[in-house]
Amino acid sequence: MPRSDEAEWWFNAVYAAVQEIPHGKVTSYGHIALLLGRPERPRQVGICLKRLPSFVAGTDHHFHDSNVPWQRVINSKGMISPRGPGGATRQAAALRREGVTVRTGALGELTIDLGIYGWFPSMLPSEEAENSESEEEGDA
DNA sequence: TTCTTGACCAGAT
DNA sequence: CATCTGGCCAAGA
Repeated sequence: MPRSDEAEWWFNAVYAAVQEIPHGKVTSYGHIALLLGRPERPRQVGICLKRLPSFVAGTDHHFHDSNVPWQRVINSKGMISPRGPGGATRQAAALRREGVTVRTGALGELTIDLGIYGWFPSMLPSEEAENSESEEEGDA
């Protein structure tokens, strides 16, 4: 549970932003933080996804793992961040299921080519307030 | 209550 | 190249 209204806003904003990531594309924790106007908090984006509730029929959770594509968020180096046993593997499986090529390194590292699958709209908070129609592709 | 631990990141060493 | 550092703040011990 968030400890304040500000924190609650943050959780909801993160989930809503993640829902904007197109199918078959990935982005980074840092980029989500940037889009929300808080570039200093990529870590809190990870915290939010970690706390994302599982879908359970009958609950009133607005956001859960069935309507928030948590698997499309990876770290800035293009790697799926390692965590509890099987966690990263589950994320890789979910991504491959939607057509994303995930390379497995010799040490089990799971990497994704951001040049191909990266989703980095140049939408910034200030512009977002002015124009709601700034769509650009920061290709490589 | 305080202290430690993270699904992170960019810049400095 | 590899490591370390400071910043962030929710949870768990």
